Amino acid sequence: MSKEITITLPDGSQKQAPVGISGLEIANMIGAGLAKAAVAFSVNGEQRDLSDVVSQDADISIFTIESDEGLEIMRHTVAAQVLARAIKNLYPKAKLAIGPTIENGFYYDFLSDERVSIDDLPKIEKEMEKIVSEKSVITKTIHSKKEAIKSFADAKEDYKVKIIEDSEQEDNFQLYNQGDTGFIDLCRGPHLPSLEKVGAFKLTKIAGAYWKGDSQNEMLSRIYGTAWKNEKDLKKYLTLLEEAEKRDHRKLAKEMDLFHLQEEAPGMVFWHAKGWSIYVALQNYIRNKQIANGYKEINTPLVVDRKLWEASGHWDKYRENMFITEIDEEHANEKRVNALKPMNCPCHVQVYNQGLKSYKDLPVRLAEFGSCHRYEASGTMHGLMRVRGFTQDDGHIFCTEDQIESETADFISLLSEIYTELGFESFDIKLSTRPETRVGSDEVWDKAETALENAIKKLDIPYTVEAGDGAFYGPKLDFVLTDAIGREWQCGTFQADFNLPDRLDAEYIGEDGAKHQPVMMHRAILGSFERFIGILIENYSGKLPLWLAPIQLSILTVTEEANEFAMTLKEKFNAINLRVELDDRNEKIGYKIREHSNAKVPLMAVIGKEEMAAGTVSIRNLRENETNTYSIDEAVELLSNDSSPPN
RNA sequence: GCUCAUAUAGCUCAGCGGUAGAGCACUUGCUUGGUAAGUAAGAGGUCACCGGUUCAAGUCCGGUUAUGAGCUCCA
Repeated sequence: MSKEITITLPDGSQKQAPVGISGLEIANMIGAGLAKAAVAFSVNGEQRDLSDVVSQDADISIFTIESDEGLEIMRHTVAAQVLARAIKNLYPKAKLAIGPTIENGFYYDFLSDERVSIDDLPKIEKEMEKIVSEKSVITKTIHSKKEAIKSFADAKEDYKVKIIEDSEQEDNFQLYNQGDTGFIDLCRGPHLPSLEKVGAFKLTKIAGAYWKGDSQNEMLSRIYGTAWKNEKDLKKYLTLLEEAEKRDHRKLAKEMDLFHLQEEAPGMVFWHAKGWSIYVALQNYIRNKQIANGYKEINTPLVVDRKLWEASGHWDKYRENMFITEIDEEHANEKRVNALKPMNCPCHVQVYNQGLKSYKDLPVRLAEFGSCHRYEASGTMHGLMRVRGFTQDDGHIFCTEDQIESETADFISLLSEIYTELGFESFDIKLSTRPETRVGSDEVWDKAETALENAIKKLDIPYTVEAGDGAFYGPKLDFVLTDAIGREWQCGTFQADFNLPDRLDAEYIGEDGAKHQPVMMHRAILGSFERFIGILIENYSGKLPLWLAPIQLSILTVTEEANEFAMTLKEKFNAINLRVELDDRNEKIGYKIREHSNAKVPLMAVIGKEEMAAGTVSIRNLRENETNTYSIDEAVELLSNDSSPPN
């Protein structure tokens, strides 16, 4: 029997160690500095507490707070040991639920009779600091299910008891103790060996959350926090949050006079002239791209009889999200129930179904800027990002199963081109495959999933597979883009549909002279214009590229004497379809520059006696804050090139 | 839809039982000023809506609607 084991470190080096060596002892073997900095370790990829022992040959990594793993462990300890105990200290009757880590931080859910509000966070934070300053050592004990349940039942921690009862595990329940404070917590671990290693943290918000995430269950209080290895990182993160707040499209849109929302039409946008100008520019850009890529643009009714929605299946499956309208019997021969379309697909099938289609006609690519209405739950609305009335850059491709692969490839390359031209450098693809309940034969699913996957592989784009996440009617691709501050937005989609062509009797005549059913591909690149414009505003902090900016150039006069010259310039720029505004108010030039800068006008032409005398234009660029002087002809030439959409 | 919070001038906000306030914006003077706020005066409000308590309600209480942060949802 060997008394030694071999441990392999991440760099491949190996060390001999006695059986039963602890994580901390291994760290010490490597170096005293590491042992001091260590917060946890992993055995064959599984995270463990430093006090845990190793009794077999294993791959070992030691984590410090510098690593992502170490940071996450620290956040976990702040939640489960520090925040949880602070809650119990301040609200002894509170019942603790769960306290996991999330991106950049953690939260803790608990039930409390006493109301806890945002104003209580400083108090809780102070209690947390007190707990941390005690520098308690964290130890754990292992218990059977029965013992664990008894411990938490004694502590009146109902949720912990439920968690243990619902667990399939019979023993090895880990209870963490904090020094001799008497505080215990159930946890998978690992935790910091001591609260001494806690970094800088801050509680950020408080909100309600359902127990186990089920809206049937009771609502718990949830406190969110963030934690970092030191004050500097914490500060950096808080600054980033402030930056994100400054980019909020709702705030910028008010400053830029783009749109508003009001009570009488919740979730529906009142576009102002400047916002609509962005919308129109974006729509024309997409329109041209689609026509150049073989799509035919169509337009279908907003209000459609329930019969079509019954046929398509929406009346059954989607009704609670639909706006229903009735025609008064006084005004019609019969009472008719209609719905505002929540999707364009059934209408597109109607267009497809007009006239007999041959296999030679396929693929048929129909596109529509389809205005849709969906009754979203009241709490889900958010500026332009989540609305009840919106317009999709929708399209449906009717094709044969054999054409799915090439249509997928064409679609991805179009989408990629458009995202790049709109200023987004990268996007991810998610492939969602067959769910348990579905329509269509397994052979058809095999074929479609393979076709989608092959297309991505051939284009050599990385993707992830979300097994079982597809819609019941077919597999799909989702496209997630990353914005300037690293946030991800799911926008584009490409979905196969074996269901709707069947329900709505779409068919074509094949080479064999018989009727066949086409596959329908639903696709969108922006998703919704409303939401995408919101994303663009936030991505650019309102400083949109010249071709999208509502006002592209403001002409600012320095003195009244230059007004006439400025007016002739405005006419010259108008003639090349530039969106120009003349500011000849009786104000100082610094004042005008400030105002137009705040309105995010990308270019400003400052016109005074000098320009008048020389017949030149001085153009100041908002993004770079730089000024260049051009002759009038140069300026006209330059701007007529720079202001057109990418192609 | 659920929990909590919020709703006062065009905007951002203060006022929290005793007949409405600031800054910016707006209007009108003065100022003609060269690259991010010149100056003075003036005008501007059913204090979201409905009900209750009170001698008296932006102010306290209840309800409604909308908005915000989360949760749930987003075939």
